[in-house]
Amino acid sequence: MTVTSARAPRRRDALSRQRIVEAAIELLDADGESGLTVRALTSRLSTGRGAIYHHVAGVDDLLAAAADDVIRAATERTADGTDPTTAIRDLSLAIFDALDAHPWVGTQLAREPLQPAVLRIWKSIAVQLQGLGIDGSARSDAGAALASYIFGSAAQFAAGARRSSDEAKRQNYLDALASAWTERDDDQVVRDAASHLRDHDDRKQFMAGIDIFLKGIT
Amino acid sequence: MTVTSARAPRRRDALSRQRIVEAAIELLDADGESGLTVRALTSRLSTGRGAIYHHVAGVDDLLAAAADDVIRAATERTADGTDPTTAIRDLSLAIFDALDAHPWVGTQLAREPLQPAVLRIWKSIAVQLQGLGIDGSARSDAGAALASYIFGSAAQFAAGARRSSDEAKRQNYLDALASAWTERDDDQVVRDAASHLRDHDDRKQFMAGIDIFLKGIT
DNA sequence: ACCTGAACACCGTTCAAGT
DNA sequence: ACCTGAACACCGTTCAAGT
Repeated sequence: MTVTSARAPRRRDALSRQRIVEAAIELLDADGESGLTVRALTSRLSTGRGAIYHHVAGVDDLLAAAADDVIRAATERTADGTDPTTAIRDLSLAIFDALDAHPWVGTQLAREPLQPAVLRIWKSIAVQLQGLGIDGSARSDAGAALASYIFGSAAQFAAGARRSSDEAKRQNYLDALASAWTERDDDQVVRDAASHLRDHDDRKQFMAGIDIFLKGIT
Repeated sequence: MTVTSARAPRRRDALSRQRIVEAAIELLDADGESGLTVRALTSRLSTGRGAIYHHVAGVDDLLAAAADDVIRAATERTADGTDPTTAIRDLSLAIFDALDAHPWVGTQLAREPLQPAVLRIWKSIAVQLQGLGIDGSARSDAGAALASYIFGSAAQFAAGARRSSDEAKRQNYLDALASAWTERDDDQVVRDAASHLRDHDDRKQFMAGIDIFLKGIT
């Protein structure tokens, strides 16, 4: 009685770093940060657990690469030839929209300053600041400030965007948040903030911050 | 032959939420985010695994409570009676120093906008903006912008601060980061940014951003 | 060289049993 | 009511064995 091997047949199409990164983005978009597990990934790619370690260093590396993919697409969409102020606003909006579509990127950007996606954003900003004639340490201060503002906003909006699959859910979330705030601290200043929280527009508020910043550097 | 129970004797001094939060802060300060595990915590508190769940909802709740403890201490140190602009600068510095001493807080702040520590910072800022005569949606835009800037900076500096236990280590880290950047992208604008990165001062750069912001809202 | 999948060394959380 | 610690259902990563 011959016994066939229990081992699964070998996959035919080769794995690659890019294929793995794309699968990771699909998992992250579908289920958030917790959706990216080596087990889910290898099952989706029909491969063994250890296989991905031939192409990526580990889960941290994979998350950074996935975020960089998203940010690359966003920064490349910015038009050349416009004036630097408009370019900074366009760039900011492109990043905002990318984060809105992929909320997990917001959390990831705040995690590690060394990562490629962060360098990409820094560089895009620095180029425009150069266009505004800002140089030396003034440029690096302004660039760092704008980048930090974007990263901070990204992280804050990410939590909201995760729940904004539909408008009702988003409103529920904001109402609950506003109520939790006033419940915890019923100061007038908190009530004001909570009431603005209930009906604010993330995108508009984000751009208001960009404009405060632009006014501050000119 | 009588057999004594293998069970450990019951602890005498009662657990409390505050005792657990304090132990968590000690673990986080000593070993960073990865140092806070239920096992490490219950071993330090000489108690059983499940005991902490009588006082905290879980690890996420505990992290948020620990961050709030640190931020409370920082915001309470801000003096009354000074003019709002000085108060915002003092508040920012107090938060910066708290994050520098407890780098894990920077990462935690970026994780969840609903948490107490975030509300605390929002409120401290809003009070001062009110003092500057900024009201309505202008206040909530300015407050959100400043808070986002602080959260973004916090996360960026956290990664550096974790390595800055001594000056040589910090310089090594910055040099490696600057080299990695220019290696990846040898554009002039990146070389400039990398050279400023090598010898920048986190605290000064953070305050430069606060000042850009203050200029932008007045 | 690349892939497979079992094994390893961890996690957070739950819960029956004790005091 | 509070605590204990085993059990459960997961993780990421490594590595001998296969192709």
